[in-house]
Amino acid sequence: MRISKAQAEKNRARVVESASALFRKRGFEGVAVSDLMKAAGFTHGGFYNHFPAKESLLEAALASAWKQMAAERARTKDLEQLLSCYLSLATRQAPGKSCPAAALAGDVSRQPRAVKAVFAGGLEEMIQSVQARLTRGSKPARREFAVSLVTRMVGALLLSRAVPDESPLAHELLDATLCNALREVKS
Amino acid sequence: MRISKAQAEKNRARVVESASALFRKRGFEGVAVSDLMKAAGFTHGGFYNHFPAKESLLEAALASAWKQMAAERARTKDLEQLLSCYLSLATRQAPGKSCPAAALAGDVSRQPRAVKAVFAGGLEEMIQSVQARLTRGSKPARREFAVSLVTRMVGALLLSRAVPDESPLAHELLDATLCNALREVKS
DNA sequence: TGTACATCAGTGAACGCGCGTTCACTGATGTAC
DNA sequence: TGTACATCAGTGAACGCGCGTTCACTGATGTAC
Repeated sequence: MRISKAQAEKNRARVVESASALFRKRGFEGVAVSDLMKAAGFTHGGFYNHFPAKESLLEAALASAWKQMAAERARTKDLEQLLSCYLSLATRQAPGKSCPAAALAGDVSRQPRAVKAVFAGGLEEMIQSVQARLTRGSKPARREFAVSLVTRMVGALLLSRAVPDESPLAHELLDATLCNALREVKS
Repeated sequence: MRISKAQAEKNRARVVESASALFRKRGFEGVAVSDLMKAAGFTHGGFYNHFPAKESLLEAALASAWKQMAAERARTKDLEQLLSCYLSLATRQAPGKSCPAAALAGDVSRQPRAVKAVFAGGLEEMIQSVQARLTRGSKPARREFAVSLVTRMVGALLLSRAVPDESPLAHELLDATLCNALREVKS
């Protein structure tokens, strides 16, 4: 049963969106093509009408995840609030809804250049949006500080997730990074 | 052909050591059991004489990688040197020989508790060894700062690897994080 | 110390399974006249 | 506007492949006497 072009485009978008959550939650190799299609409400056979390969969906899903994050960031003007939200236990426990950098950087580092390029685009935007919230210092100093804030945020979230849930480190990595960052932001 | 107990133990250690490099380079799911055994000079069938499952080798390999890193750190007393070595292009290009946190945190976050516990042990040691190199501030302040330094280091290395080789971000993530960290260490 | 036998590290074929991808098919949509 | 036909999104069976794991086998090592 053929579907209208507009509907097909909506269906594709639904696959991309649910994939963006699944990939972040379970990793690139942790989700099968049939899982990805099932999550969007389809059977696996139609996958290749939309994407030439699984890797292409990763590119689209990454871009979608970054776009979603950018939209959320736009709603948070305050840098302190942005930091404490990013470095929270709630974020730690919801990888499917949070930063693609923390969830997928390891996978992406072993993917082809095309995937890395999409990743870099989203990361650059994240850096710029942090930089835009800095008030003190010269422009290059703000840029450097923004990069350093982003590397901390991603590192802390990622490491917190790689440590057992009940480990004191799981909290400390987030808390200590947040306190240190806030202090540096204010000084 | 049976082998002496001492030789068998050496063989096991060889598997663990080569696995610790392969896992860091290609990820947990990126290396097959037969690859792991071949890299150590064996055929795959004997694997289960040493390990009950592939995941068990990951635990042993992680522990081995952390031990190797700790030994290298012990040779670098100077914190500034440690930071600039960690946050270098050379390290970025040699994941198989460098920090297991940057190489495997994403994979570990999707592994069972036992693997995460080994990861946490090595990470805790890394934090303490950074803390031991800090001279200023109260003990809790030094701990907090050490944690914040480690999250930056791991985040910067990881993100640098997830971005295309020729991307300016690949350098900037390392450089900006290093400069910012050095400035904070000295102040 | 020598002998007979159980043990077990390593081999390589084989297993079942799930994966990414392909394909013939369906039938509503899009299009040419 | 109506009709005839090509298109193609979605279905589900099927494909080949590589994976983690198992197994029967080999023969030197370890051990009991």
